[in-house]
Amino acid sequence: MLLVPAGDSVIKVSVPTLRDVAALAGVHPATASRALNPDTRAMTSADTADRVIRAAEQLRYRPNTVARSLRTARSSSIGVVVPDLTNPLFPPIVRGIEAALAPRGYALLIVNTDNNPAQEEQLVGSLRARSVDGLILATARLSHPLLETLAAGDLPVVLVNRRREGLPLPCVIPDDAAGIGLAVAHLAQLGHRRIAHIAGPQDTSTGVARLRAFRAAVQEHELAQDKALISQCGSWSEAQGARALRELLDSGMSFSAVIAGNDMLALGCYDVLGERGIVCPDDLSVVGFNDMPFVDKLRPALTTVRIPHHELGAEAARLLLGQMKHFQRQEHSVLMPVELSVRQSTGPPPAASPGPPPAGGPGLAG
Amino acid sequence: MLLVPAGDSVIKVSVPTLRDVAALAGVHPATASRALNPDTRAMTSADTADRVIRAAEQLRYRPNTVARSLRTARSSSIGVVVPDLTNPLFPPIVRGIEAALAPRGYALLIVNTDNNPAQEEQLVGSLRARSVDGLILATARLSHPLLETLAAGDLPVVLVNRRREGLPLPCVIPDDAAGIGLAVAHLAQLGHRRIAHIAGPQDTSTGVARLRAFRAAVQEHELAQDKALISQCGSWSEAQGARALRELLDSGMSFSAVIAGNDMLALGCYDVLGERGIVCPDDLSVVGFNDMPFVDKLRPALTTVRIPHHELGAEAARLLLGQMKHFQRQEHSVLMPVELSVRQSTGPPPAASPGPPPAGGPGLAG
DNA sequence: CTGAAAGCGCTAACAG
DNA sequence: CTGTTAGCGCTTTCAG
Repeated sequence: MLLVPAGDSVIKVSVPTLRDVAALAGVHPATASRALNPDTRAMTSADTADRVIRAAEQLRYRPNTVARSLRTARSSSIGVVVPDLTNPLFPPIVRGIEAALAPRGYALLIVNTDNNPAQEEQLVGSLRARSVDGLILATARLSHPLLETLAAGDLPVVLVNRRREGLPLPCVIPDDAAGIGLAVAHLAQLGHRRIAHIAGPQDTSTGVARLRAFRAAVQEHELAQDKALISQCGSWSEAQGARALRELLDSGMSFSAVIAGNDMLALGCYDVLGERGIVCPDDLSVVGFNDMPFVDKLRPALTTVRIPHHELGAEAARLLLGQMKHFQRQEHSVLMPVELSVRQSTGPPPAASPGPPPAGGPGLAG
Repeated sequence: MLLVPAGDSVIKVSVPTLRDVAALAGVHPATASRALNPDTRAMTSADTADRVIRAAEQLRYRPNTVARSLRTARSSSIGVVVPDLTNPLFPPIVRGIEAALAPRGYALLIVNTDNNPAQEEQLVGSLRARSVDGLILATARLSHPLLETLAAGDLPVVLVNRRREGLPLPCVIPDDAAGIGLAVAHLAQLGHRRIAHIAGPQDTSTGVARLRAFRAAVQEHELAQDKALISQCGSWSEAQGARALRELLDSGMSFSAVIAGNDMLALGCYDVLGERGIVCPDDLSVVGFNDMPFVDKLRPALTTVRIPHHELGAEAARLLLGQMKHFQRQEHSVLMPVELSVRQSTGPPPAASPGPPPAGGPGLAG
């Protein structure tokens, strides 16, 4: 700490260090360190601890976390890897992570990969170089070299909203099967017999799980099982959702409802409805997945599977804390409960008659 | 770097350090450091540099940023302070910041204040303890003790989406006056004579600037100037926007259009439209500000003032870089251009006659 | 152009 | 309970 004269007093120019605190308290820096750290305070006498703490306050001492990190090889920071923060699904998850970690003194280094594997490698590398104490990944794919590297290393890692079997990586995911089950049951109960599914990328666990659940639920409810009622998307994007619905419509298949793999895909469906003058839910019911913020503001408000975004993040953070504490890692999925948010985008199918609507689209001419 | 035997070869257990690279290249660590750092590479012979770089690659050496930070007193990380990442306005701004800083090796520590000053103080404290090289604040208020503290310190700081006069803090803000001017002009041209304004918090620069601009524009266009057509909000929240519109409607004032201080307030207006069966834009036109992601998906799609979110963040980051480079700071506002995104929430006023619509609401009975 | 030496601020062994 | 000592991994003087 550098002091310079200013008039008849002195002002400090640089930030006070532990040495300064120790000097003021009349103890050795090591003792000051012990007194200031709650975990080691018991090693000092109450009197000493008191003097040191008072000195620290007087100097407005703030421990230099960088120095501490270098010494302890722990940085009290966590890397959070998401595809894109502007996708409204992720901010609530991030806030859940923050809520669980900030009280314990961790800071979040957030990076966006834009689903670019090369960029992801690079970003994760930069996070490791900053010696983050752990990593929360929302970008896991089923075939993902990086995950294998991470699984082989000893940095604590938790996956959120994605699982990856066969590797010792814990994950926190929504109950995809239950969610799709609820969606299909809801539509079946409304009278829908021919339901289409716009499936998400099959290199993501959610894409696969939801498609599989869709097939199972359709069978269970004895609804139309037709391969042509399923359209797959290459990414979880609005554009892909739109493309998929267009293809379904153009294929001439008849269906009165569509379950999109997630809300972004459902948003794409909405675009097509507008384009083609299809009225939702009168002509076509639409269901999404995730209950992203603001889908309740759409018109018609989107019926979707609600997942506990915040809790997903918080639980992932808790798993990470456990992992950092116990140095053990294992494949372990936490399934978060979901529910169906029924809104205006679903209603009875257009034709009250039990027969299928005419071909050429969802009950529409042409 | 620790090596342990594994069969007839060895595997490395710990991460390689500069010493290891130097040893492999047969030079002193200091030389290796110089060779690896582009800025000091010229101090080494091409041959040495080559050998060192090759050794680093071979060992997959990654410099330890923490050690570097301790030595250089720069952390290559930047603190980003936002009210709430789940407000869709902020993710694009954050991505703009990231886009400008990540290529230069900076990582982002993002914190959410929830508009809680105490929490904000604490979080900024924790960022400083992590010796961030600079701070980008999206939370500035007009009366804000923290800003004065920061302005007095020597940590580079830039404000984004908010300005604060009287302190040497550069800021990047949208052209609020121009935006409101465009909105009023658009409505005036559609034939509106009585326009209401739902003003944002008057302790924020944007709240003040937009209200002032509204008054000026209304006068310029010779529209109804009535204090009772202005309702103020305590926060930029949907709930406050709804409350404000309800009060305007209940006051019995007549108006055919409302300009909300931002899109969150406009969203609150939409809630009230639903509640009261008011048809937008037939009964009431609504304009927002910010063009938050997804407001184009509302029905009716929201007419709003588009601000360049990404550029706002990127420009703030650039100003910060300049500040970090030149150690100089000054009050300096960068005004970002805006434009009006005309969508379906605005249309001609309900009464084609030039006279004001009947009292009791925006052209509605009761 | 390269090596030696020092030290950023902190904590953890080890003595006493 | 407290002081001494050492060193985390890097960069930057200062010599040579």
